[in-house]
Amino acid sequence: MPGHRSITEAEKLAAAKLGGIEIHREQMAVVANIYRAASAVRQHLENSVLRDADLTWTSFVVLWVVWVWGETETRHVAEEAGISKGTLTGVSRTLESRGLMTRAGHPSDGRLKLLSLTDEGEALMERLFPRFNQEEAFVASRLSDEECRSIAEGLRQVVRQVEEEGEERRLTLLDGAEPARRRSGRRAKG
Amino acid sequence: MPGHRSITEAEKLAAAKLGGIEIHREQMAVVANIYRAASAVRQHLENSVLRDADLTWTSFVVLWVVWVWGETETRHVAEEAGISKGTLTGVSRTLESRGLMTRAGHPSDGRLKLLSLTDEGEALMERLFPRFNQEEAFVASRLSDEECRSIAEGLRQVVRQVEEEGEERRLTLLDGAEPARRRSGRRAKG
DNA sequence: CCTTGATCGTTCGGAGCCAAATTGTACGGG
DNA sequence: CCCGTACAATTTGGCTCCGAACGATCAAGG
Repeated sequence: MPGHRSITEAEKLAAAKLGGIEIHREQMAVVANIYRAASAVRQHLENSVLRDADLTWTSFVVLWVVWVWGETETRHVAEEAGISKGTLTGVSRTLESRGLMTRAGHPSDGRLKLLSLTDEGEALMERLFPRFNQEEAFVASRLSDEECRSIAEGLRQVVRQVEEEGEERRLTLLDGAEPARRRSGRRAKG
Repeated sequence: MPGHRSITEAEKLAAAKLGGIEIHREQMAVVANIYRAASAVRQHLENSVLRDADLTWTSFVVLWVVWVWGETETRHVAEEAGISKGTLTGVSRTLESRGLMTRAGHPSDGRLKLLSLTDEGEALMERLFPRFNQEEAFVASRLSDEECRSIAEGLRQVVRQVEEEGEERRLTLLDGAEPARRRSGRRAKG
């Protein structure tokens, strides 16, 4: 693989570049590798089992959440799947049009919608999940069960930290200033 | 937080749902948490330091790579940043239009382009990186330095596994069959 | 020269994605 | 019954992203 640069080499270069700056090296490395690993895993799974089921990572995750939780309100599915409500509207509509999912109104609260799998969706997941899990095992095959457990637990700590203290932290950083507008997004009419 | 469902609760439900199926639980958990952590970290950083610099995660990573490596051919930047060549074309053009980056032709090979930072780009990174790193420390603040090191090392194993054996694995899975077409993407003309 | 094949970066179609604006429903107090 | 507030999903605008197709360039071998 000519011209290929390994991770650790990049990290060494970074350290050199940052010679004069005080940094949190371990924390930098863990964040960089979390993201790198996530991309690698997603790419492998999208290009293997998900590809021939014609599913994206996101649509698979949505199916998985509904499969595991059973009939669920959309806001919970969005949170559990880690996507915004707006994204879920589009994804779930696509899955509905493919006959894998139904979107029913809540019997007593007209604002809510309930997602559940069709029989076809259930069958797909029963067929697909074992293959998906097989590839999860493949990507993690250089780790022992014990290492998987401790890494997973460490990553949960990261998630909890952001979920429980992230918002407050962001407010502190702003320190009363106006939050900068996002470049994209809907504008006020008129 | 009414209606909120914790990670571990979801994992228990999953285990129940999958009672009859033989699965690799630890590997499933580690993959799920890698992705979850990556999303959480990205979201926190995009909504704090990157937001007021008006940068996305990807454009920051591209700037970072070129900052650390110095003048670099685009294909290497794409690989290092973990994005496709096509995406890099758009991102680097945006960064160029904002005066943060230059894209020069290679002196002896007309096919190549070389990316480097402008003075303004350098200045931005010198100002931005410490703040970025501060937030990396924030998200990892529930982990000790030692835990960060061992988690980062574990994640590198995942990345290496996919990089070194992923392609062969995907070919094995296909077992001679035609690779399924992607739903999106450019079609042959005519 | 002139192929032929490999390898760049770029283009482009289709999907994903967020956050703000909007629409629709629920429910409490006049 | 009619407000006003709260909260649900949806719409919308602008961008990101991938990967296949493409055009340009290079290098090797007639």
